[in-house]
Amino acid sequence: MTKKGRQAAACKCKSSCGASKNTGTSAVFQKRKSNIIKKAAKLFIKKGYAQTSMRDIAKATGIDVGNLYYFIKSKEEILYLIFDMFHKPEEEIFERFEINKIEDPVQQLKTMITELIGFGGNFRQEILLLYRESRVLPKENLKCIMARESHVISQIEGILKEGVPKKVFKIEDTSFTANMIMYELALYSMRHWNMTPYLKNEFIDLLWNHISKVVLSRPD
Amino acid sequence: MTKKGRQAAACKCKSSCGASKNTGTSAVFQKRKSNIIKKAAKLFIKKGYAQTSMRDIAKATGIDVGNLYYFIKSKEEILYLIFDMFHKPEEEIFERFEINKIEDPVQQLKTMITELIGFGGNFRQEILLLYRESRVLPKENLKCIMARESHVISQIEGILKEGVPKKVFKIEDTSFTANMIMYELALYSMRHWNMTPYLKNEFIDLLWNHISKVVLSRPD
DNA sequence: TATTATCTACAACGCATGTTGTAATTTGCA
DNA sequence: TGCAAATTACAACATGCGTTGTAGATAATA
Repeated sequence: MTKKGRQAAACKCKSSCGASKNTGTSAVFQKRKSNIIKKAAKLFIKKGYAQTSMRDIAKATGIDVGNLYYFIKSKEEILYLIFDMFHKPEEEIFERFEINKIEDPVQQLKTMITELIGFGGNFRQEILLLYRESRVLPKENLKCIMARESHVISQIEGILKEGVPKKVFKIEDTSFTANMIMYELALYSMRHWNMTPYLKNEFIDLLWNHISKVVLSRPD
Repeated sequence: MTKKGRQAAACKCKSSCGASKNTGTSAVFQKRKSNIIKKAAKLFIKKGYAQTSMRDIAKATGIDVGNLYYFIKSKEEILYLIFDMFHKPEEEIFERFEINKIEDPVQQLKTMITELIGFGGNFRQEILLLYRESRVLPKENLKCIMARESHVISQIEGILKEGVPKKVFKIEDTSFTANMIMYELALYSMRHWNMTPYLKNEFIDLLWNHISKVVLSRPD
């Protein structure tokens, strides 16, 4: 990219569109924009971010190269918006499923994990993309993403911490374990070539079996 | 890169040098070459593969851009050689520590894990690089790397399988568990920003504690 | 010292890249 | 219909890229 300072969408902002005067509220505009994001995601996943050119994206969307900039600010921004698309809803799983209203910490954890995998399974490749390419984002956006990740981890740790005094969990280091669980959740994405024998539900069972051995005070 | 077919080092080959007539056996030649690899590794880790130019590598090594090609065949080859540097020794840990000569499967597993982490800890960033950038390698080299990975996993699974009939391990799906263990070993690299509170030995303890809960038939 | 093999300096090639500017066209609305 | 806003078409820019070729310098060998 030509040096002109980092200009991808800021952390919480809804990514003000690229058009000069366009309010970005038009339905077609949004549709076209999200199409760019989806098509670009496919390409980035398949070929890698650096190996995908704006001209590739233009071809895939049918939008002229130059006009892409009518909808987005930069190539970098596209990447950020891809992450935003699935990473933001992931953060809200805890609230959406009202997990804090479940009284049993074991059920809390199981629900959380099931939903996280269920959700993550729909964005397997995008998660991989996040791991692979997030480094190219400007620091600010990177921070934003890591903050979201940390937020989910702390939610998991919260569940664990609740279960320890209740004697349903037995965990020495809740922070480490929460991190590990979050990390294990990505196994299905990260090592998919070795996970092909398993269907998603099988994987959830295996993973829950795995995790419950680690955290439950009385396994089985 | 200019299209001219994939030309990085083949799977097992010792990467025939770039020089036309040079046998590549000269000590200085090898020294210079491995310096290129090391310096390039640093740059790739810091800036990413695509964001690092041959001119950057030239600057870092003090070798003229054009003359880099006297030592290596292509930019791609450098990446492959970086992976080769640490990935090959990792594969040989099982033999080097004569793990199959240990009779107790629990000690086998513990030794294997300890050594893998101990080794991996020295190449934390390189492992990250492997996860991030291996996709840019030609398929053949990629296969080679995944084969090595699978080899280690199957060694772990071998240990697990030995322990199950001896009733020291209790594992439903040894393949899944072996995969998971291999994956967990990379936690320290992959999520280092969350692992900073832990020293390497602390991490080994935590991880062994974690894994033993999963695999041992009688934890504690 | 003469000759060959190893290494270096330097310039250049050809191409693909992200991005911009602008004029024309279409659309939405009064 | 007429005007303004939204959208498109097209060409161009500037630059950085991986790689090559070659002529000269140095080191090793005899």
